[in-house]
Amino acid sequence: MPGKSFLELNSPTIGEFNYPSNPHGAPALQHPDPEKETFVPLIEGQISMYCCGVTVYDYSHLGHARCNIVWDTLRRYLQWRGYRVRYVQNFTDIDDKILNRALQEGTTMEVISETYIAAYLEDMGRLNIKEADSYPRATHTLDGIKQLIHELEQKQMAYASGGDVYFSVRKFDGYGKLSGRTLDDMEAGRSGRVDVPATSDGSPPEAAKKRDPFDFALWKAAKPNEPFWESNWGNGRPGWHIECSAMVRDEFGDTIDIHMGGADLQFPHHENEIAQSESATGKSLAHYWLHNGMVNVGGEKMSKSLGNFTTIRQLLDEGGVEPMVLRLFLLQGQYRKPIDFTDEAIAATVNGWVTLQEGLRFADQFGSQLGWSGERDRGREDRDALELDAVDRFIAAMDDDLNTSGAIAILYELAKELRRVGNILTHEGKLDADAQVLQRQWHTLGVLADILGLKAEPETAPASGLSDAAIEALIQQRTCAKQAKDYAASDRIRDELKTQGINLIDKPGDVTLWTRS
RNA sequence: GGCGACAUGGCCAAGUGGUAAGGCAAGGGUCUGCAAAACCCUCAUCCCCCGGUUCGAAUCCGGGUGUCGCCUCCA
Repeated sequence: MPGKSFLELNSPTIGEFNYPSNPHGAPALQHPDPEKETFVPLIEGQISMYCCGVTVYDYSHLGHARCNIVWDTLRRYLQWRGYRVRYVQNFTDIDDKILNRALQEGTTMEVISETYIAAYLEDMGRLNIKEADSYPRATHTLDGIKQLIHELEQKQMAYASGGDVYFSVRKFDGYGKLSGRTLDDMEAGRSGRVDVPATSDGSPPEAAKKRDPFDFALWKAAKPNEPFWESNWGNGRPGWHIECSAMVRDEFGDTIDIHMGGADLQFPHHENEIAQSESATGKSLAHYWLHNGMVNVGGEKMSKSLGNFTTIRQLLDEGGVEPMVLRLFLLQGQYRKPIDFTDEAIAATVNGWVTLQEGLRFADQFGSQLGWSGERDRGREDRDALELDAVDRFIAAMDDDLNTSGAIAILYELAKELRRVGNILTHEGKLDADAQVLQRQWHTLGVLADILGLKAEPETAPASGLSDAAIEALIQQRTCAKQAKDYAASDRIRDELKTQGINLIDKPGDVTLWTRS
């Protein structure tokens, strides 16, 4: 059991994750029918997580945002459950697309990748995604990559051919076990998008160097004027799949607990990782494989190649969408299912976030009035500070294959109650609830929201330049106008204040309350 | 062609054998000079279709239909 955490007291078991696990030859893999399986870490109390990251040649889009938000949330949750988590995510900084972009812009691959790594970290930071414990890069992993390829060659699982090195897919028995396919069932290139373009430099096309169409490149010979690394096979650069195998090994060893990535990586990327790593080590690469569903636009996958993507910064900067709205939107669906990105859905989420945010800010607004400070420094393990019923239901939802949608429903319950009480306080000036219970609800809301990475910024300073005294004076004028039944004048004052973000609330007896929105 | 996933109200989305959470939107009401805010209430006899199992199914089984993903690169 994971260390000392209050959750241990509540719930002796942890999560169920819906995907096939991957111990070598485990029955679950012969029947890839996803069955939920109780999560058990390799080492008690510790969890190793590796997430396939991005190729850094452009700004990240909403699909990347989803992947990062979902796995960041899983990480936060497991940490909160008391596990020590080590989280690693790679940057692919060797790739044709980076190379092309460098060529286009008359610069180097390093400049391009540095630029977009910085942009990536900035974007993800805005979405409140915790930084990984390590961000290995392909260009920093060459030794490990070459070593792995060498071992595969020695084990006769790989062969050199025309300066390239390929993995012999058919020699690996379990190939296809993760995605539930067999080589014989698949027709290579069936998608109809695989052409074998003639190479410009007259070198043989890749297909001609492969012994089997399913074989994939571990090492690619450098073309003229391309950056390269020296190797036993000649100057070249690593293929894509091999970097992850090498990085996992460097960072963690042979086997990790959880390997994550987008559903589009399941085949062939993850399948290839398994083939490489398990051929080399003879051990299972990862015990759990988790794949997040795609972000769709009009029912189609958002992707670079379809050109239907929105970058994170476009949405946040040009679209004026708050980062937490995007986060909430992407967590509203279960992580495995596709989620449709529409203006309407974002608009609905904006309203939803207002509600949650009001709840999270409750203490700023009413805490002192109720005699409790807004500080949230009571320990998270302090059961007395939490609304245990809500916490239990939250845990039950999250344990069930990360049901964030169900978990968010609990946040709404808490936030709506706080908002209701807050509004009554504002409008009626009285309290119809127990102050201590409210404090507990607010504290709980904050703790649970934090697990989902949802964070309310403190309310910004009022936009209005009007001083309280000036506002009071205008209200006084308005009251006089009302008493004189000069409603045109009174409404003018109301409208004017409204444009300054001041809302007036009329009460019986010519009393007018005001709030800054 | 193969493999995989999904189909719940206007939109989003839980629920996986015991009689449909939640959010958004909408409608009605209270209040009000008006308006806004606020508060209260309502909103799927039904879960893509057809069979079957069961005392009982959105939930299990069989068969359809539709949508999407993967079989280049992709989160």
